[in-house]
Amino acid sequence: MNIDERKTYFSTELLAWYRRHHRDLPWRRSRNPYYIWVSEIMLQQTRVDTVIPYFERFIGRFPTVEALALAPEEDVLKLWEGLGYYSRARNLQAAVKEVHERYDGVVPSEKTDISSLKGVGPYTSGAILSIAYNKPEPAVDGNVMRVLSRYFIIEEDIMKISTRTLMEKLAKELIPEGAAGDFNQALMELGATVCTPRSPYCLTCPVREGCAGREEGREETLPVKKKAKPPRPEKRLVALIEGTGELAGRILIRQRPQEGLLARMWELPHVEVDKLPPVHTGEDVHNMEGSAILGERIVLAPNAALERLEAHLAEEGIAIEPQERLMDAEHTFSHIHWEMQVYRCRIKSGWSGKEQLPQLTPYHYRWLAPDELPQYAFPNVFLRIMKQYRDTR
DNA sequence: AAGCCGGGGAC
DNA sequence: GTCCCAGGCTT
Repeated sequence: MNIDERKTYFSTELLAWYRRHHRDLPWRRSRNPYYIWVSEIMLQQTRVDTVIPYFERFIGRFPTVEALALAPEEDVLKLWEGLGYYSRARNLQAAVKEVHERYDGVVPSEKTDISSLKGVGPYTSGAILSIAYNKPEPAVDGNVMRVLSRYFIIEEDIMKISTRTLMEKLAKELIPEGAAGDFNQALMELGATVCTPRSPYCLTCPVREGCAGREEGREETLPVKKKAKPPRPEKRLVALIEGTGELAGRILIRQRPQEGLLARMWELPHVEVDKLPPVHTGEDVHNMEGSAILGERIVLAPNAALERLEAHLAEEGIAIEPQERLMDAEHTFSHIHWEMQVYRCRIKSGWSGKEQLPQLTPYHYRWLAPDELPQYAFPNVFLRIMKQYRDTR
């Protein structure tokens, strides 16, 4: 098979396969550009099965460009809770506001217009233009690069910008006349369901007769991809502070700064420490250097890390003292690994917690009542910690 | 070009 | 547990 035959075979067979086999997904039931847009932003970061319930809830609450443009940001963030990459939710709303104001609520169909929107890069602009408007633009994501690198044996590192540009040129050539939307979705669907990262299902592949990678037995070793750096470890102490008196049953939470990691999300107060305190459980408390048991109350060894947590909150105007360690938790981001120890903290006498809480330190503190949880967006790791605390106390 | 941004699934 | 999955933005 020469290269032109290989290309024609690929486009024809893949399109036919998709039209027979494609999955029934909520955002495929219409060509509503707003639905396509929302789904593409969600799908950038998460698998289809995870996205479906989020998409349904999101569209249910914000059915139109106008509804999302006019919504409070906290509501948008709350519906995004658990999906990750929260800046994308904010970028999406900012872009939707611009469409509402500058384009009268109509998602632009010109490449230059749509590409200028926040959070819309080369992939997303191509996806919206092809799927919603059937324009012959490539939509090259990781699936597409994997499929093309195997089928045509492209050995360039797919992490490089230049490789993506090359793939876009190729993908655009392959689009069959008048079928951009279906073909681009076919490419991604093949990558997601057949031409999988590991152990691809070549036996059921609609284009395996033309696949150069398969021919040479290289389907498992393509694409070439430089390994990512491992996440750097960070040790963190977390304070679980329960109110007393009027504040009984409430937990002290805070909102993160406007920018950076987990921007504007709510969390339990915590601080990074160089070294975590040693693990001490039950009987070995007696043997811990510098520790003693006075009656029922464990007096902890002087510990620089715990003092750091206390000092951090003292700087915020919050007078607490770490007590016993409740649990450990871990959370891995792309570039950071959090190793966390959660301490129940005692409110120091002289501070009731009813005083004005710090609002701009840059954290914004609040006493959270259990029934208020649905109003605040938390990263999953803190939801897990709070749930376990509620379940075991 | 490299780092910053979460969270889940397969095995 | 250990491996994998990445698009857009900022520097």
